[in-house]
Amino acid sequence: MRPRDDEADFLNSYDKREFDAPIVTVDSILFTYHQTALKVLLVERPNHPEKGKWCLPGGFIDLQQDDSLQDAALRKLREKTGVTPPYLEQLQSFGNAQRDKRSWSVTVCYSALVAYQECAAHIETVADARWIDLLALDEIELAFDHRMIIDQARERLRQKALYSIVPAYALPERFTLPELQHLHEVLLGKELQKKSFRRRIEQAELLIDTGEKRTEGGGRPATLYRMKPDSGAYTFVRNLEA
Amino acid sequence: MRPRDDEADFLNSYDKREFDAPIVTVDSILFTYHQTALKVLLVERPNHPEKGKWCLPGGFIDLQQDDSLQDAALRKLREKTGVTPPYLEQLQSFGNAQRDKRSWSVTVCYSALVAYQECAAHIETVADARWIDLLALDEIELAFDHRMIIDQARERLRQKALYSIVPAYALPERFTLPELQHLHEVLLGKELQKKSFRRRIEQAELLIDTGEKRTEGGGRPATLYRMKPDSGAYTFVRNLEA
DNA sequence: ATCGATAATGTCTTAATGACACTAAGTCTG
DNA sequence: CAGACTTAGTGTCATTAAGACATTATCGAT
Repeated sequence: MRPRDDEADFLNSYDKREFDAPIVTVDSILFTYHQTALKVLLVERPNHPEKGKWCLPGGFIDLQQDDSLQDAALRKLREKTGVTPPYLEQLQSFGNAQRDKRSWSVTVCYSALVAYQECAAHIETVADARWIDLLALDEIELAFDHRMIIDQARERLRQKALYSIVPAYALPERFTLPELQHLHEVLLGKELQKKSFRRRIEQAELLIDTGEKRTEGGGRPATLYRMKPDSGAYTFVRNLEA
Repeated sequence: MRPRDDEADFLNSYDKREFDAPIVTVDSILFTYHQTALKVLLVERPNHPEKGKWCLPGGFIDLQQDDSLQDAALRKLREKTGVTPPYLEQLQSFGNAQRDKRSWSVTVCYSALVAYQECAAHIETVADARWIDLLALDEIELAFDHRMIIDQARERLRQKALYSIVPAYALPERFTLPELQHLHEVLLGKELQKKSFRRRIEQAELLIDTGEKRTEGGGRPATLYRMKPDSGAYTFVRNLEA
């Protein structure tokens, strides 16, 4: 006979449904950059609660399909965009008794970036998903506390624009430096010195010159670059001015 | 008659127990600094699973008592330390199918700092809680994935030592600059320039000179400072060298 | 060929850290 | 009580990276 105090016995008799537990969801804030504007992917809620309002792409974890929180986030993003975004990091979890009328609830949030072109076609086929310009967000009715969550994700991305080139993942694989600089300027809400911006990226050797050029409509053609593999992880020792 | 498609009806008939949901816990990584060493608070598990191993202070959310995730973290920390730590921020959530034998599980982790003296007395009264020197962590059997979580929390704290004085919350209310510098040195694993360290803190005006001095045993007495209210939120524009 | 427009560079200034010598203020000891 | 020792704190110059802004380069349009 095994002793009563055995882990296998314990696990056999364990039923998590005995405990009062919160609802858990995984949501993603997927940003992109298109035509000089920052956009976030939103989905119209088909069901109660908050039916008809817009919310972040996400939902319940599928305990069979999803092996991890990140898997759950990626699965939901793939459903809506058709692709796996090149940048995904956990933002934060939000949980309290009030945010969802159903129950005490927790949402684990991921912040992600993708190129607009990469998923524009697929998104058009998904009836309830849309890119929303961040400047037009005030006019949209958002479900739960998702407006606050988007604000926090945006603020984090703003910080990253100060000390990294993570925002570049919101651009197509090949992009120009003026494009990247403008994206940073939109994120930071201020103009940057062209020279400073280029210098730091050159010194850090984060980009590869593809040799190709692109003319944006009058003017000297700009060099097209692509990111080296782990350029997103690089942090400059000195921030751009806040 | 109200229409069938009504939110109140929906909420009345909603039973979250119909859905297969993960276990959710909240855990905290509480660091302190004492006698030139970094320590983390660990608790010996009294129950299955992983009985007898050491783990982070935390546990299930009490849906009645805890109004938010942070409340849950603070409640558990107060139970073990008797105090509310002066610094608490969410680290990250970890969730997957394997980390807990019982079920798919999620832990929302908070990283916290407290002065050793502030809670040493209370911790001695709690039989199963102990400060563990981070250098002795290899010799301890840790439950679940808590070793990895502690590593991540430590790495985040290391980063903060590069661009903020957040680590100061692991010191008593009044502390000397050499103390703070040594704490940063332990976190960064390298010696720092005394002059550089003092200069940046002076320029940012983060500390208040209490006028008092303390003699550490031979040598000139050091000035005691205390932090200004939001000094933890300040970020230097330039990092210390990595 | 010239103009307008946008990309890219040159160069000086400014700001903050690194390095390290030096001074200050205590304790300890013969 | 003088001098050695120890730790706190300062002076100063070199170095590094960003800010400011003028200048040059390369395209299309006329």
